[in-house]
Amino acid sequence: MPELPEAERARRVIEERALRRTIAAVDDSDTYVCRPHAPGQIAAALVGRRLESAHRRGKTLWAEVGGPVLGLHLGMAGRVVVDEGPAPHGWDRFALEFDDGGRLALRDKRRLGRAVLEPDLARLGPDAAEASRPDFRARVGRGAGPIKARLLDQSAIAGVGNLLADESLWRAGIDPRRPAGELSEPELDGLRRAVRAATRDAIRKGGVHTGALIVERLPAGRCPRCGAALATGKVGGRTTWWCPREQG
DNA sequence: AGCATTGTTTCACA
DNA sequence: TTGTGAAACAATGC
Repeated sequence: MPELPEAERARRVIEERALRRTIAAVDDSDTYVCRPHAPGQIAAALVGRRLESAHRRGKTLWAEVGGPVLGLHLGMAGRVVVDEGPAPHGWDRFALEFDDGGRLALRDKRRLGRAVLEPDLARLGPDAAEASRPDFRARVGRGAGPIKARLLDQSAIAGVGNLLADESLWRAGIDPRRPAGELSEPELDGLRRAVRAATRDAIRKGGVHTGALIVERLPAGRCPRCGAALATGKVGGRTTWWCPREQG
């Protein structure tokens, strides 16, 4: 369920366990996940190089290797594993093998993750957990679309996915259907605070599915604060849960 | 069987 | 120009 918190945990795994190791071989044979690269193309760019640093903005990860930049995206179901044996069913869609015998893999049942050279970061807004207050107001608090759709727009701010959006709006007490441009500055500041807190909590607890609202949703969820029956519907094209009493 | 799903991209359309 | 909704992508789970 990768959103910003899962991506950050993946970044830390790379940082803590894979840096300064030399790439001896690369499996880039899955041309769907490694799109648009031909088999062997990523390998040719990386073999012999050393992982130097691991970075993240929103849900996009990248690693410096002293040459071309290696970009990784977890997609809908991906995660990064280090020094684990190959997954069954070919779920390791991309892998680095180190000269010390270890390996780093993008493990992804659904194949919607990506491994690319020179990832395009230009289309991403500032990281959702780091956007300044003025930045957040200007980028998120505009437009006629629902505020939830705005939060999910990675070019506005990067990193918020479907579950983190619901959790943040619930914490801030804001109806996900309200037009983004109609939120007041105090509401936007409160939403920014909620996004940061929800993100921080999710990183610490292990992922977005640990959110207070998220764990209560199914089967007939009630608001963790007031006990009202949660409302559900489609907002911004995505299944959405909110408290009809507190999120006005 | 049919529906859902954590993400992204593209498209037709208003 | 903005925004929306749906479809596509792949694979799994209920």
